Formats: sequence, C-alpha cells, structure tokens
Amino acid sequence: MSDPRTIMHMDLDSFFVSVERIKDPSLLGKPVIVGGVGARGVVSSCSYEARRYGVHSAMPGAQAHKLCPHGIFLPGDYTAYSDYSRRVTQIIANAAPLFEKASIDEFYVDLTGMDKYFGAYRWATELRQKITRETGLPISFGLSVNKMLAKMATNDAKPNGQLMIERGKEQEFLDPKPVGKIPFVGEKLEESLNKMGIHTIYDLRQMPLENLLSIYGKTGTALWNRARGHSDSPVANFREEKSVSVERTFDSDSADDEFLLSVLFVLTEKLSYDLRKLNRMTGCVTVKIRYEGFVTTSKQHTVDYSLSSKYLIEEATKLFHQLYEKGRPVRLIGVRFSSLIYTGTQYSLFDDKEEETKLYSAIDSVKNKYGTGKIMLARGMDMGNVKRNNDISAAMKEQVNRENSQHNRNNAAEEQ
DNA sequence: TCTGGGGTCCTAGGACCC
DNA sequence: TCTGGGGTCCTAGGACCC
Repeated sequence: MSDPRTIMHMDLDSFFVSVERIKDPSLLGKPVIVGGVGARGVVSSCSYEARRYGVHSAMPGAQAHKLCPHGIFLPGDYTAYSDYSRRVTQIIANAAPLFEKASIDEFYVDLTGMDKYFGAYRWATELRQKITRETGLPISFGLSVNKMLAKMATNDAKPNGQLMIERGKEQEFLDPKPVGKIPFVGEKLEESLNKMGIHTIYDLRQMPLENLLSIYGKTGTALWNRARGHSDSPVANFREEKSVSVERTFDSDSADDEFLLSVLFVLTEKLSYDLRKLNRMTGCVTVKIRYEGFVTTSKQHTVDYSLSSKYLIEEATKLFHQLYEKGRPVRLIGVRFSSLIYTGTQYSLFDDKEEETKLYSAIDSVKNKYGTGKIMLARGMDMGNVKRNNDISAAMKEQVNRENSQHNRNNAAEEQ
C-alpha cells in the first residue's frame, strides 16, 4: 500500500436555501423549499426545518406540499447560485494547491504532505471559517485518507459541522453504517443487498469477493473495496466534458407533431450554441422521448463531427421521426451531443462556409448580449400554454424556411 | 406522491473486421 | 459444411450523483 493521503471534502449546507437566506434573511429558521413549483416540479433543495416534515430533494412538489403545507416554496435563482459557487471556488483556489470542484456545492482538497494529520485539520478548520466569514454560507467538511471516507465524514458532520476520521479508525467508522451510506450505493443496489441479508457495511465485509463479483461484476469489486474503506481516485483539478444535453418536461403531455418538432428545434439550436461556446464539435446526436406514464426511449446516431445548428437540427429531426410513435402523448423531449472533440485550430476548416459561420456569429452575438433564453428559448420554455404553441410553430417554420432557402442558395452556388 | 435537469459510468447485444 | 475468437465500435437502456 502506498503512503496514506490526506483528503478534505467540503459541502455547502442546503446550498440553494442558504443563498436564498442571504438574499432574504426573514427566511432564517423557516421551512424553505427550492423547487417543487409548477405542475411537475421536484424539490432541488430544502432547509432542515422542511426536512423535519419528511421533505427531501428530488421529491415531487405535490408530495412536498402535502407533507409541509406551510412551507415556503421558491422557484430558484440559478444565476445567484452560480455566483456564490464561483466565490467559494475562488476562496478555495486561493488557499489550496490541489482541489477539485465536484459539483456546484462540493469540493475536494488534497492535503497530503501537510505536516501530519493535525496540521491538516487546523488548516481545514480555518478554510471553513474563512468561507463562511467571506460569503455568509454555512459549510461542512470531512477529513480522512481518501475521497470516499472524507465525503462520508462530511455527511456525518452536516449541517454546519466538521469531522476528522482518526487514522486507523476508518473501519470502526464504516462498519455500523447501512450499506446505503456508501457513495454510489443507491436505492436499487441497497435493496438488492438487503434482500441477501446485507444491511450494514460490516455485513458487506463478510461477503467473499468471488460472490460479489459473480453477482455484480465490476460493481461487486467496487463494493468489496468500499466496505474496506479503499478508494484511490485522485483529486482531479480538471475534467473534460464528455457530453452536453438539454431536455424539457411539459406541464401537460402533448401529441401535437408540430409543437413537438418546434421544441426539438429550439432545444437543438440551444445545444448547438452551447457546443460552439465550448469550442467543441459533436460526433453523436441522441434524441430522447419520454411518453405518458414515464416510458422513456431514445435514439442515437453517429454523425460527421459538426457544430452547425442547421446540420445538427437536421440530424435530430431525422432521429425524432424514426423514434416518435405518432399520436402518442409526450411528456419530455431531450437532445444530447456526445463524442465531443475540441475544435481548437481546426475551426478554420469551416472558413469555407463563410455564410454559415457569419450567420452563427450573428445569432451568437445577439445571444451573448441578451442571453440565450431571451432569443430562442423564452417562448419555447414555458409551454404549458397551448395557445402559444401556434406562435412558436409559426416562428419556427419561418426560421426553417429562412435557413432552407439559405441552404439552397449555398448548394446552388456550390454546383456552379 | 407520481416522478426536473445536467451529468457520468456500466452493461449487453449486434455489427464488423481480421 | 454449417461455424472460431478477439477486438472494437455502435446502440439502447438503466443506475447513480448533485
């Protein structure tokens, strides 16, 4: 075994709620729920006061309302959340040589080499205090020998606390916990383990590796390792994005072909724009349809690497026609681009399509100025309202026609 | 109670190639 | 005559995380 590392994990406590409370201190001490607004909303974040009523994140809004009728439901202010997240990230970046931003509200810091364990603990305590002092946000941390244990320590420390697992006490820390406390053991896996009589991590540790391997494959090996506190994934300060996606659930199901196609158009346009902003091209397009009753299907296709809205919309439309069962009510439509490659200097390959490039940069510069939502998505997003659908369809048709005639002109020019 | 949106990773079957 | 085996890519679906 290699020398033990010292890893810190940090988690902003009910982050969205904390930001809302900075914006409006009268929310302090009250059951605040972010999300769960609208016909099909779910809870994104909730205060500990709300959790006492059984509310938790990912819960359908209707259920949260039932459990906590006097709760304060907020739609969420994602711009503010990003801003605060960035501020916290900056504080950590200034203090730590090697850290990883694991999500909008979670961070890992590698403190290996910091004079023994207690020096690291003091350093971590000070960083935590500094974050709360400078942003007003409560944050918890865990400290241990790897990412998994540090994260589990944070979970025990929350809310607004800190916990170091002493060296050598790792197994003692793990053994009594339910297997579901292991990160990556979700509802399904926990249920499956419980059925075999495995409830605690101690129970899991009694299972021979061969058994776990034959039942769960790779997952089995991971379970065997996690039960022993083994986890060697490094603190990674950079991660390349592998896919981008966008999807929308409608307030009510729709089987209106024209409407569905216009949504697909808007989503694909938006995603292509994101792709160009990232300086990436995609080599694979996936269209997802979720029908009435949560029945979900998808169709993907490998395509020539592209960042062209027009081309990607054509591909998405083809996939949609192959996938969609006409007349069946649809709950959600989604688009994903994967097999991303960095455009880098290759962007010049597109110089010969000057017209197209100009069109995009014109659209993009307007978007940069006013925000994506306002240009293409504002009308497309709140689509519960059927009356609006006709407007959208008309606008989309107009746009498609414009692009088609442009396309035809280009083709004609090429043929000459 | 009736299930968001943005991601990652894994599995398993089939195509295809040598 | 009636069917090998390894490697890789593509596709569909699902579990899981925040």
